[in-house]
Amino acid sequence: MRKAGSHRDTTWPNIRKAAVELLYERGFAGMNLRELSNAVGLQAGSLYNYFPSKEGLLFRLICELMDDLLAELNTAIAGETDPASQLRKVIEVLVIRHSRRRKEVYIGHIETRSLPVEHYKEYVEKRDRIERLVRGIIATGQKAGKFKAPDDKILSVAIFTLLVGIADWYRPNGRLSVKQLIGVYTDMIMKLVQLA
Amino acid sequence: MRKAGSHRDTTWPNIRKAAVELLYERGFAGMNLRELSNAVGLQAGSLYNYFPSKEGLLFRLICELMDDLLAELNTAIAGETDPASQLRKVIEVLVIRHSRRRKEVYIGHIETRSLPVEHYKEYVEKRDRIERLVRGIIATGQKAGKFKAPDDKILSVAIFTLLVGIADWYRPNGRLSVKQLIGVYTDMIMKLVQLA
Amino acid sequence: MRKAGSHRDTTWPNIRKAAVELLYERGFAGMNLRELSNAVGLQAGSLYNYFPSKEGLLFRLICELMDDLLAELNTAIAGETDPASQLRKVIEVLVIRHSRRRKEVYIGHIETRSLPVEHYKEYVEKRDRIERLVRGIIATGQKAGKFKAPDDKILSVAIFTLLVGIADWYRPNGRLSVKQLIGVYTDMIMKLVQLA
Amino acid sequence: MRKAGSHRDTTWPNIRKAAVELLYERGFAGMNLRELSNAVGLQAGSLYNYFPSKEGLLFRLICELMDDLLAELNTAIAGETDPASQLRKVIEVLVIRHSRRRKEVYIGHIETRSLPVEHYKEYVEKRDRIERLVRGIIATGQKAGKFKAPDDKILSVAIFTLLVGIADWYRPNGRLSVKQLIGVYTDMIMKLVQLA
DNA sequence: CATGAATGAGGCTTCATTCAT
DNA sequence: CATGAATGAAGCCTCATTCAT
Repeated sequence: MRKAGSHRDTTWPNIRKAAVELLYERGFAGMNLRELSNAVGLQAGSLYNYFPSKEGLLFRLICELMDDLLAELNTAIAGETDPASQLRKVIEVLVIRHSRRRKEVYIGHIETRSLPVEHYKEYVEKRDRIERLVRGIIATGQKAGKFKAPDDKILSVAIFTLLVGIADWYRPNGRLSVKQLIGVYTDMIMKLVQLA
Repeated sequence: MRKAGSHRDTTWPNIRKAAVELLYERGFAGMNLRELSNAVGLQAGSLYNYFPSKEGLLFRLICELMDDLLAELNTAIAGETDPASQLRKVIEVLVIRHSRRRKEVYIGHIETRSLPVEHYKEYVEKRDRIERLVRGIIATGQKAGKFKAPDDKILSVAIFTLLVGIADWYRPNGRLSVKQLIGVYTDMIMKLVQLA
Repeated sequence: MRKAGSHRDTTWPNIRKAAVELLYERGFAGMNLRELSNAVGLQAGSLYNYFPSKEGLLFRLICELMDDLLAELNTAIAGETDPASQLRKVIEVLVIRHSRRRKEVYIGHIETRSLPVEHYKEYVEKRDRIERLVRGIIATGQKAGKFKAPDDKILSVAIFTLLVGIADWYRPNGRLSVKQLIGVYTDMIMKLVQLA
Repeated sequence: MRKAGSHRDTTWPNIRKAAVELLYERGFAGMNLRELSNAVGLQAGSLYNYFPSKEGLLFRLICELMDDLLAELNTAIAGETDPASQLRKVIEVLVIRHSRRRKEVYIGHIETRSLPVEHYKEYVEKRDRIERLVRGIIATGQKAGKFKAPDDKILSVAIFTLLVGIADWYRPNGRLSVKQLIGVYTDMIMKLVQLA
């Protein structure tokens, strides 16, 4: 018997959503496909119509997240030439992303270790492309004398740490709106790069 | 056949060390006790002379870490009365801890979710006691007009995030000594609390 | 590779049969699921498609036995109104059951202690319902002056003991047919209740 | 460190007692030596100063029980020549034994299957010696026209069943004293052998 | 596409037993 | 005699994955 409405168009997004939830709560090794299948209303075996393996599911999720992020960052800074404005745009994109898709970000941050070598390498490439983009902005800013960072490597790490940290504690419906969050984090980071 | 020289005094520290390594690399659900026992040169079952269950091992590790931290913080600020000096001391303690015992900190940060309810509650109590201590210092500083934080809750969260983040990327034998690290992080955080 | 023809309809009865055999021979704690799975031609893990746990298997077996018995007893005495005829019917049902399904009866008698509290309670309820039924018949007979038991509680216990005892020593293909057995036991018990 | 008072004279009886309790409650396969050692205040390993193996413990217990029984029976019927008086004596001995040492009797009845072949054979020999003794009395009585049993084999089985059954339900401090029990059972069995 | 029964590997844990101290 | 740490085997159970239907 086929469940009504269980077409690919509906099912995959359901799986995706439930998978993010489970991966976030239990981690990759700690989650299991039976629970996932229950959440979606399928039998465990049926999931294999949607991904090739448990690990393949994780990889797909992580890739999508990274690709989206790179695309968004590129779009965001496309119109800006000034490093400071670019940095502000970057902060904005990252704050939005880390609050809106916090669970995926968290997964991408931690479960990366669960990827087998080949897939891990692919991931690292994507991540490095993003880091290079941000470091580039900071470096440019420093050369132009617009930023005065104490230690530029630690600085960029700190910025990421700070932003990734949002995923740790942010709760939608919390005290602060995303807009306010952007404000606060922009202030903090701008202070860190000693602009102002 | 019993291994010569495998006394309790030697064995538990060995287990502890190997466990931290494995937990850090694979996560709680992803590690397995056979690997741990191999690393220590025991049969898997023998581990149960040292902890009551896999989860019990995790809990013990996390508890020790939190208890140590609280003790160190208390000792550190004991001699200081000024909030700013206290904050500096706190930063020092945390930087040292997050670099020296980074893997444990990382485990304590992430694998907390693997604790069953009762143990999780105990952990949260310990964690809250520490957070209250730090928030107290910041609050006192603000009342005394010594700190001017943008949003005091986010501020304390950000400080923790920043410091916990060290565990993410710090490598012993890296470019910076712990002393230098302390300097850099003290600067960053003091900037955040706007104590010129 | 999946075994041909191993459908649920075939597999569960096979498991049931083999389980009764093993439980009878080795006891609950003494049996093990690997042996069971071998007897059925499955992998050990596959058994869990048919019961939730080793103990769950035991419980299921015991429940089925008790439920069947109660049903049979009720059917048997349905047509009778006289306590003596009812008692005869009860003896007949019990003799048949204790000889035909002697191993299950034995298991139900002994391995009851292996049930965890909750399940044990459920079992006791079922057992009590049956005992009450038989005691009721005896009590009615005594009130009507048809039975003269020495001590009515011990009497009903003795009747059960006697009948349950069949499971201890009866062997199909033995010297006596089930019909003869019924005769012998009816005589003995009728003598016990002093119904010349 | 040696516990005060833990001399062989005290310790073995303690072990014996605790072992009977555990074997009765959990069965041979279901009990474990750690629990036994806890009950006695020893470490598990130390038990091996008192018996050669878990199974050896069981065997020893069962043997003692059977040997005692045979001795008691022989003593009891020694003075009697009449089959009826002998049967009465036997009943008395068995009722006493099955009520006073009911747990041991129960163990001897059930856990016999846990003995490896050689030991099992030894046990069967002892058991048969006892059964022969009782059957002998009945047979003599029948030949002398004093008993009229329906089927002499079933009869002797039934007598044992009945008596062994005491171990199932008898509780010291129960409604009936041992003396009363003897009376009731003597009546029942005498009725079965149709004497009087 | 979905199901449900199966595999096979492996994980946690228990436990009788040994033995140096 | 007792201890405590160790072995090694085995037991229950879970789980990703496959595949006939």
